[in-house]
Amino acid sequence: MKRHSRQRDAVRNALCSVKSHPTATVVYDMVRAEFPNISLATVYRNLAEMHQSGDALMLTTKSGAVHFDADTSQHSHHCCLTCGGVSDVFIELPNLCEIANETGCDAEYYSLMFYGECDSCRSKVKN
Amino acid sequence: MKRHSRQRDAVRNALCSVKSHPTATVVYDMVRAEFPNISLATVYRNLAEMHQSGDALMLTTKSGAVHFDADTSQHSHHCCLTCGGVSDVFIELPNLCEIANETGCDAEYYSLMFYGECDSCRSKVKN
DNA sequence: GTGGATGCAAACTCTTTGCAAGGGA
DNA sequence: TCCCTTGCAAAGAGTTTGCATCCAC
Repeated sequence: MKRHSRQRDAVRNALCSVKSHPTATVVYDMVRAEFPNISLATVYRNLAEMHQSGDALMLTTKSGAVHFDADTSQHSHHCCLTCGGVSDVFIELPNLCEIANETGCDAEYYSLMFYGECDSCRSKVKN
Repeated sequence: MKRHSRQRDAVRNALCSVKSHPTATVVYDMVRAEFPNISLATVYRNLAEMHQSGDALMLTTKSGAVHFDADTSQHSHHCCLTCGGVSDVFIELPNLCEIANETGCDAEYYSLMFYGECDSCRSKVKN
């Protein structure tokens, strides 16, 4: 039976409160503001639990960094080639799974990551 | 100046000779047939080099396993939810980067991974 | 002969696990 | 009280690095 814990709430709230896509250690730093003694293992445990229960996405970028996202609706992501930051991309796309399934490829869902420069890095380059 | 080495050739050939998408340790095992003393570090070094020079893709699946692909043309992949195997998906898709760019998102290229069951695992389930 | 590439082992990063102590219900 | 959750530390997996040796040029 699952019990309530303040640490678990803090991890969930930390992830849900941001639109950025923090890594485990970033979530750790966020939660430590409230729970200075929280263990990194606890953060990993709760993030893994959220992922397994379907409450969080795990996004692995080209560099191998693992980012978490509390928005589990089907949407795409963008990874900045300069700063490595991950952001949401909400664009209208055809039903990619359907296209794949029509060709005999079993696709239940997909992960789509665009690579390029984020707005922030693009404007810095111009300066 | 870059020099020639038989080990490097062996790593490149191993990756280019298969349509599967081996992980570093699988490439290591392949190359060891020819070079029993080759070091895993050498395999990693040469795979990283191929990736940096644009001669190989690095594909990270949901589970975090890193697979290599010598086919660097823009195409999609499929990862089996049962066995974890990665395979190519050559389907006609709209120009996703163009769609993203039109919305102001800078996309130079993308990585698209479908998740579902591979043919092999699907037929096993039926038995 | 020179210096890039290798093999080995150690280091390193990220993540998971074992276990005793803590704390919700 | 019960036993799930935590914190700590140690283990583990995957990958990288330092360095002496090797070998292509």
